[in-house]
Parts: sequence; structure tokens; C-alpha cells
Amino acid sequence: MPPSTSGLRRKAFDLRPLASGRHETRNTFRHTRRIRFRKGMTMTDQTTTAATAGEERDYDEYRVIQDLGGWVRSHHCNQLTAANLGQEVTLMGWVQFRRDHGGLIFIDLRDREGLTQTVFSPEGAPEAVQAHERAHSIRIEYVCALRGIVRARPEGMANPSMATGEIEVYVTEWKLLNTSDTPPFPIEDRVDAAEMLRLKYRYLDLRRPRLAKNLILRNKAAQSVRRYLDSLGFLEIETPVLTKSTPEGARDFLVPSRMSQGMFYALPQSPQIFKQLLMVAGLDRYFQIVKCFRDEDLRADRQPEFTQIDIEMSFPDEEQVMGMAEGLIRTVFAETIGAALPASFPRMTYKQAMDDYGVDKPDVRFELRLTDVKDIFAGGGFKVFANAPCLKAMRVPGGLELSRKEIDDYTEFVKIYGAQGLAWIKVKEDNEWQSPIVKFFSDDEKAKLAERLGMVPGDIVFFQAAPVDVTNASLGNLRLKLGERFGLIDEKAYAPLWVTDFPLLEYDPEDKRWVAKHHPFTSPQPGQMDTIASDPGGALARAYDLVLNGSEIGGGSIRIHTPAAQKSMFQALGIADDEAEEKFGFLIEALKFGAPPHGGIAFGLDRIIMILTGAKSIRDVIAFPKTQKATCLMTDAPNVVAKKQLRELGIALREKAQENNAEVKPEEKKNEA
RNA sequence: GGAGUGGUAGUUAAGCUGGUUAUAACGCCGGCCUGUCACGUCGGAGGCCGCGGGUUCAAGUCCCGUCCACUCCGCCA
Repeated sequence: MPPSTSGLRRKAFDLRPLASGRHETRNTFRHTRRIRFRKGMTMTDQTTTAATAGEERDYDEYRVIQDLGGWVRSHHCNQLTAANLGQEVTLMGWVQFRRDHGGLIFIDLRDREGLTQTVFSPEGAPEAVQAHERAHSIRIEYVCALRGIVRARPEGMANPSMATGEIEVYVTEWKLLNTSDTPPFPIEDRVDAAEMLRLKYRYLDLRRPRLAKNLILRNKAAQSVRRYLDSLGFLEIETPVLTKSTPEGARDFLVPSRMSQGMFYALPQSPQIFKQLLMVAGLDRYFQIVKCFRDEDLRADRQPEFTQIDIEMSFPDEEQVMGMAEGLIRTVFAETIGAALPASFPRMTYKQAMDDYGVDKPDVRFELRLTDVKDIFAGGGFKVFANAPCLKAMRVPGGLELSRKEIDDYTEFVKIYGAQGLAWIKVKEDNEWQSPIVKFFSDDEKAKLAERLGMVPGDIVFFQAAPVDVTNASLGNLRLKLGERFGLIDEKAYAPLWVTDFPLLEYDPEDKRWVAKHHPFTSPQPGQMDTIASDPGGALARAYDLVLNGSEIGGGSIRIHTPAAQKSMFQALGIADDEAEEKFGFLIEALKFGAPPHGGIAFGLDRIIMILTGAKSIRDVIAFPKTQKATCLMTDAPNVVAKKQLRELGIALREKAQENNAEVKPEEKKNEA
């Protein structure tokens, strides 16, 4: 290998002892490749075929990992501008791209802040020449410390798409801090690898600027929340993670107790009761940015562990909680993305939301509405409409252009929500109605329909005749689809909306009983407690949800603060006195000792960050998220545990669970007693 | 629990009504290259077509099952 006997090579090679006596770490990918060569072809085959044009080189001799050796980073990779010209700087980061011209070598160095172009030239001082020679060995994702001079790029060579595009760092000396295997997917925003891979190598996915930016913004939002609430006298107080299972609400995650065998803690679905007890304690104003756990199935915006901004205050009415909450959201949006939300958020009752939008979290960025037309067709000749428990229509301007296939697709879409089909009328340019059903309508029905909906040429009207929940769900969700289809949604708009006057209770057909819609500590509106027994579905709660762009980002209520009212509430929910005592006795007890009127709200931080970043998935705003099956592909959690651990907890697995547990890996077996 | 979409080199994808040796781009390895910026150029390596059955002379392709990821319904006070 003649080139490596040159002085330069020898010098570079001799850097080895400088690496603090540590053994060099070779690129393991290259290592595996070698082994593979041995299996298949021989190494001599490899070298003879390739070494035709020039001398083969082994760059591994340059891939000696070095210590920082006292080097200190002077700037991050998004910092240098023309203002820094001539300065000697030290950058540290990952190799994003290399452009090796044989002569000049360009390396774009990346850290979480951005990119800086660095140049290695074979000219200049001997150190710089040597730095250039060694730089041939640099590969993508290697970790380097580069020291050099900030220079203006030559005339016409600036890159306006880079923040640091005016300058480059002319490298005089560099250290290889670590090598990297070839990453399983490119660390770049513009390439979208399979989510499975991204989750397995999450730490690489997070190197991509888009995800790193999301986490940086998430931090900004969290700090903004803390500043705002602190300025209003809210105390950040931690509450237990190992707590007590409560019967209402979502499924709990359970943690077995070793000390009390057969007993379980539950992870909190929210710190609800604790924050109320902090009010009883007289701490007056509480907040916490806190993990909550619900063992339910996942969605694009739902993870089994998620983060709430949990807030509670003493002596408020709805106006004070909502005013504080509006200020919080306005502050966060202003301080993170510079968006100005309205000075006062509009409000809508739950009933109006369901009537006009079919959902309890309307996206009010666009105008389409549902209209009740049941009365028009009641007792009429078209039996499907006449006999429907609920009949609503939605007029869509411009919908005439929808193709038959699109309408068929929408028909399939609403079937998801239990609809049998989807009726429609197109209003053609000559004002004639084109529809499979209109022949069943009387002239009077047609006239009334046209008038109520304000039908004009170019429209399509969709109908849903079904039970009220099916009608609302199918048209309400179709509305969102059509909003997208017709470009009605301003993606840059932020449309907050309070939804108020929620029902206190809702009927659970499965359990055949009334359950709290919000939670069982929510106060009914004045006078409503007395009517619960006679009309459980009619009682309204002092509850409010904050909806932003059709996403529920927060919800809260004024709480019950007297023991008598809380007992009545449990009675209404069909929770027997002894059960209430067992499950919530400590709360009722606490309310006896001068609990102040109190109320609060909790925001879904993950969902807020989704909106702030435009993320389509909650996984893109969480550092280490779970899959839809609630597993972690990186750590392989959940997993089996040693039999000893189970024994200590007094736990025996049932048959089916044992089958899963049988797949214990050898090293895990070792740990067993 | 249910419905749908996807799974083919390291990655992203193509592969039609089943039919030669499974294709491309990027990446990887090596040669050349002093102004690139997703550098260029020449050469090379790289495949349990998710897994298991079945149909067939023949399966990446058809059928059944199964696993994984995603979206949705149920569920999520």
C-alpha cells in the first residue's frame, strides 16, 4: 500500500496514540461487509475486480476515534454569518452531506440548530493539508469536531437557502469523535421512511430537523406555560404517579404492589382528585405539566401516556377559568409561533354544536352546516325520510362537480358511522334537481326544502336519515371531508371555540346506566341537581371544552365542593353509598373540612403542539411514542419479566398469558431464580 | 372486538391478465475529480419479494391463515 507510506499517511496514522490509549473503534458496517465477502466471494476477488483504475485505499486507518482533547465548541451550526468573517471557530456535530471532489472536500455539519458548510483544501499549512487528506475518510453521520476560519464564500457561491449560506468554515484541524454505521434510513426531512423503522431507530429519526424542531417548539411552549401561570400565582406542584384506581372513566394501567400482595396501584388518568385536594388544602392555585395514563386504544392524536397542562383554582366561576385559559393559549401561540389569537374566544353550546355541526368539537374554520329537515318530510310519501328518527341535510355549494365515484366514496365513508346509505340532490345549472330520491318528494316538500336550505344551482345536498347519533356522526364527519375536498379550510387559520353547557350525564347502553359525561366531580348548573332524578339526560353541567380547529385541546369544569352535593351526584350515577365511601371516601371526607369553591381545566399539551407544528400524528410531537398496539419498537416494551419478579409480587399468569411469557429470551432466563 | 391501506436490495418505489437471470433511483464500496451544496462521473457489491400453508407444469403476482406498521369504528369521564 504505497500511499500510506507517505509522510502524511504516517503522520495521520500516528495520531493513534493520542487517542488517550483507547482502542480505535472501526465502522462496524464495514466490518460486517468484510465478513460477508468471506462468505461469498473471496476478498481477493473483490480487490482484483475493483483495483483496475487506481490504487485501492483503506480509509480505516484514518478512522481513529479521538478525544475532545480540551476542544470547546464555539458556535452551533446555524449561527455563523458574515459578521463572523475571519474568526477561528470550533464546530461539533454530525456529517449531513459530504461532497468529495478529490481536491476540495465539502462537509455540511449538522447539529440540532442547523447546517454549516465546511471546506477541506489540500493547500495551505501542513496541518490543513493533513486535515484534508484525512477528511477523505469522513462518512455520513460521523461525529466531528472541526476547527477553522470563517470565510466568505467566493463570489456567486453563497447559498441563500441556508441560514449560514454566506459563509463557510475553512478547516485547519479536525477530530473524529465517532464513526457511524450507515443509517437505516436517510436523516433528512425530505425522505419519509417507514414508520416502523423510524420508531425502531427513534434516536435517528429525532436527528431529522423536522422532529427536532417539534421538540424544540414543545420546550418553548412548556416554558411559556410556566411563565404565564407563574405570573398569575399558580404553583407547580407534583402529584403521585402511583395512586388509586377509580371506577369511572377510562381503563386504568395497574401496578402490582410487592408490599401489599394482591393489591394494585393505578397510574393516574389525570391528577383530578389530587388537584381538588390541593384546593381544599388552601394552596389556591395549582398547575402541573404532567403525564396521564389511559389504557385505551390509540389514534392519530391519542397515546396511552400523554401530557396534560393541568390547572385548578379556588373561588372562580366559569368566566375566570375561561379567561385565564384564553390568556394561556393566546400567550403560548404568540410566544411559540407568533400567531395572534382573537382577544375573546367565541362560544357555542353543546346543543348548538351537535345540531349545526353534528360533533361536539366543531371545526369553525369553514361554513358548512347541518340543517334539520325532519319536519318537512314527516308523514310524507318517502318512507325512508318520513320514518327517520332524525333527518338532516347539508348543502354544499359547488358540490355539483362531484363525480358519481366521489359520491359513492362518500357513501362508503358514512357507513363507517353506521349509516345505511347517503341520499343526495344535485342542483344543476338550469335549476333542475338530479337525484335518485327526489321523485318521491311532493312539490310542497321540494319547495320547503329549497327554501330552508337556500338551494341554488351548483349545489349538492346530502341527507342522512338515521338515529340521531348516526346522522350527526356521518354528516358531521362528511362535513370535514368535504371541507378538505373543496379547499374550504384555511390551513393558516386558528379558530378557537368554547363549547359550553354540556349535559351532566349520558346514558351508557352497555352498562345500562347513566354516567358522568365529564367526570363525577363536575358541578351541575344551578338548580339542576334536583331534576337529575326525573330527567337525567336534561341536566346541564358547569363544564366547558376548548376546541381549536376541530380538535379538543382542553376541557374543565367548576367542581362540586360540598359533601352533600357530591353524595347526590354519586347517587345519580347509581354508585351505592358504601362503594362511594370505599372509592372516593377520602374526597368526600375532605369536602367536609371547608373545601372552597373551585374549578379548573386541563389541556392536552400534545395536541396543542400538533397544531402549533402542523404535525399530522401525535407521535411527531413526542420523543419516544408508542405504536398503535401500545408497544415501543425501540425498547421492545412491554416485555416478559423474570419469574422471580412475578413471585415477589404474588402474581401467577393465566394460561394464555403464560404462552406469551414462554417466549423468554436466554439472557432473561438467566435472571430467573 | 371490527373495517380498510401497506409490507419487494440499506432506503423509497415499479413489477399489468401467473411465464426467461426480479427493475429503477437514492444509499453503500472503490477509481477519477479544486467551488460543490441532494456535487459530478466511471465501475462494483447488495434480494428468505413479511412469515406459514395451499392452488398450479410454474407464484413477488392467485387463494387461506398469520405477524407487523398505519388510518378509522367501537373505546377514550
